[in-house]
Amino acid sequence: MTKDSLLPLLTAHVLAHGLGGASLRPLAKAAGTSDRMLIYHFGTKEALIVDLLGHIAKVYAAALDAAMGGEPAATRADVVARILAHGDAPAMQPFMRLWWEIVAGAARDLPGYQLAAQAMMRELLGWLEGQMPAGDPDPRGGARYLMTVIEGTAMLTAVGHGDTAQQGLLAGGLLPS
Amino acid sequence: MTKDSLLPLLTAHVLAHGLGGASLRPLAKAAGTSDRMLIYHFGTKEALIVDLLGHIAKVYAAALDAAMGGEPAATRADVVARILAHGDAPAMQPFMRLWWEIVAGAARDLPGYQLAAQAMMRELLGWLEGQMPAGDPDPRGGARYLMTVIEGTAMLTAVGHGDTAQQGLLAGGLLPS
DNA sequence: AAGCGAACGTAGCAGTCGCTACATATCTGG
DNA sequence: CCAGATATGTAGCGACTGCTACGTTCGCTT
Repeated sequence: MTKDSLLPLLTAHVLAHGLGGASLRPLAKAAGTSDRMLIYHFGTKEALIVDLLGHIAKVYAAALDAAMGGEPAATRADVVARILAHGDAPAMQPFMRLWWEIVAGAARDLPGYQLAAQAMMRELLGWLEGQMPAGDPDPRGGARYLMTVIEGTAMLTAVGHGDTAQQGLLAGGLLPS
Repeated sequence: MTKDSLLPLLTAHVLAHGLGGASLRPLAKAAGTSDRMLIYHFGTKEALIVDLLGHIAKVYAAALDAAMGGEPAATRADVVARILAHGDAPAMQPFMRLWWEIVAGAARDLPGYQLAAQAMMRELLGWLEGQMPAGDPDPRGGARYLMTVIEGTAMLTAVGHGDTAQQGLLAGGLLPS
C-alpha cells in the first residue's frame, strides 16, 4: 500500500465529497486505511493535499488527452461548442465542482493549489491550441481568447447564470447558430 | 445589538479570513459577542451564513453602484478595461478571494450560495448594460458577452494565468491597444 | 412595584480535528 | 537465524467544533 496506490482512492473521495471539508479519518476510510497511515505516508495533511492536487492535475490531463481525438474543428465556434459539451458531460461534473474549490484555494494562496490550477489551465490551453481551425488567422491568441470565454462560461454556469453566458457567446459569434 | 449591526462586522471577518473555515467563536469575537449570542440571533450557523451571504451581496451591489459614475465608455474595450481596473483595485481583492469561495459553494449547492452569487452577477450585468457604449449595435447581448469574458479573465487571474487572459483579450479585440 | 420577555455570560456537552506514543507485526539483508 | 527497517493497529492527546442548559441582568409595560 504505497502513496501511488492511495492517491486514486483519495481522489475519488474528494471528487465526491469536496476538498475543503476533507479530513483525515474519512479520507482514510475511503482509501481503506487509517489516518495514522495517511500521516505515515504523507507526513502531514498539508503534504497529502499537495500530493493529491498534483495527482488530480495529472488525472485531468489524462482525461483531456483521452478526449483529444477527432479532426480539428472547422470554426472557433465549433471549438467552443466542443469543449463546453465536454465540460457539461455528467462524468465531468464532480470534477467541475472540485475545480471551483481549487480556484478558491489558489486565490487564497493555499500551498499547492496555484500549482495544480496552473498545470490544468496549461493543459487546457495546449488542448485548445491543438483544436484551433486549420485556417485560423491567429491560433495562438485565438486559443487564449477562447479559453477566457470558456472559463467565464463555466463560472457563470456554476452559479446558475448559464443562460446569460449562452446569450453572451451568441452575441460574440462564438456559438454555432 | 441586532442582526443588522452584527452583519457588517461578520462580513469584515469573512472578507479577511474566508468563508469556508469560518467558525462561530472567531466570528463572535470579531463581532464583539459570543457564539451563544450568534446562535441566539440567527438560530443556526447555517442560517447565519445564509443571512451573511445575502448581506455580502448587498454590500457588493452598493460598491458597484458607488463605482457606477462616469460617462459611458466609448468602446467595448473601454468597458472591459474599466471593470478589470475596478476588480484589480487592492480594495477589491479581499472580496475577490471571497468570491471564489462563493462560487465553489454555489457549485456544491450549499444553501444560500447560489442565491447570493446570482444576485451579484445580476447586479454586475445591470452595471455592464448601463456602461455599454452609446452606439453599440447590441447592448444587451454585448453586455452578456463582456460579462462572460470578464469573469473568465477574473478566474484565470485568480489562478495566476492573468497574462494568458490578457493575451486572449488582446486577440479578441477587447483591450485598447 | 410587579412581572415579563429579550439580551447576555459561564460552563459544559458530545463529537471531530490533526497528530503522536507505543506496541506489534511483517519483511529483508547479512 | 536473527538484526533492523518497514508497515500497521490501538489508544489517546489537546484543541476546537456547533450547540445548549442555566442563571442573571436589563428595559419595558401594566
